Amino acid sequence: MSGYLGSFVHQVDAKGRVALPASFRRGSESESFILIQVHDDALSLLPHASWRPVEEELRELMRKQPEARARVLGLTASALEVSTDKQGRILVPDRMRELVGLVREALFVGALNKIEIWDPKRFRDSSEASDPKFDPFIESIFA
Amino acid sequence: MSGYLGSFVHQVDAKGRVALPASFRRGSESESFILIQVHDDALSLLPHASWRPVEEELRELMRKQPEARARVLGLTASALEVSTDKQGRILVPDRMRELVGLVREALFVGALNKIEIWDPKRFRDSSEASDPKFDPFIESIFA
DNA sequence: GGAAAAGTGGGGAATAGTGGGGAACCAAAC
DNA sequence: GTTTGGTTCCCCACTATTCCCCACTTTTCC
Repeated sequence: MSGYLGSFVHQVDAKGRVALPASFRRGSESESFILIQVHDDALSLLPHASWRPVEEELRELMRKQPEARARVLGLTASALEVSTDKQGRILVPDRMRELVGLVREALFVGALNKIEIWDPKRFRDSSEASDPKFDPFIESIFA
Repeated sequence: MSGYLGSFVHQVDAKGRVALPASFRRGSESESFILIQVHDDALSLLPHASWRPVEEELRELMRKQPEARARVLGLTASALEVSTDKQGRILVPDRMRELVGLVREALFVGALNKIEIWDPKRFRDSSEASDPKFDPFIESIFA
């Protein structure tokens, strides 16, 4: 299949579980993903196929720029591998939910090679605040 | 085959399904397309052959210009991979239909490498409002 | 004129999303 | 060593939606 596309709002239940959109389950080789916070506003969910090259590049970065080590450690420290249960849900730890403001609802956004998990309101705000200066370029991509 | 050409009006049924014009089915390698809103007035429907390079350029854009991320996310969030059912229909989600004003009828317009889906009235209005200043240039293309 | 294909409509089965019970596991307290 | 409390996980159950299939009509093509 092509990359992840679409957006879906799902409930976060009392136990911190969230159902992964069915269309995002299909096509990933296994039932597990890497959950990591790359940006301030959202969590990122990477299938192994997308994570593997990232892991390589992080090691490369540490080799070439040892002073980046603390920053990379900060990333990996908060990342974790999550698997879907029989109902197709993943468990998002409380601490991570707090970091990006997830409460009752989680918005899954397809972002080509990865999935982002947003608080719905934050996503709306972020979209509205997005810079339109790229619009002409984006339209030209489709022409 | 050559690019998509022609225009066809089809009904949107109670479930939000629309039959893809038969002539647009032929020639696309698979039975699935990317449905995405690039312009305000219409939906775009891209066969995989047209989508693949677009996806590549979008990722390239995010890599080189991180501040375009919100804008690209807005695009992918509203995009969707759709497959034709056994009758050759695709399902257009309510939300997307509302965005471009599709009610009972959908106008499929061939646009070379992609297909556009319009509300018939909006398309008429947009055509009438088109700027004639490009006429000489277009005529020269055919000369 | 007949056969095939295209467009339209709807019923029923399968799946997705959601909630909750209870076993298994671990840790500290008695 | 046993008990108690808290997590974690696995499984079952309910509901709504989606998807798949069948059927009918109209048009096209030979």
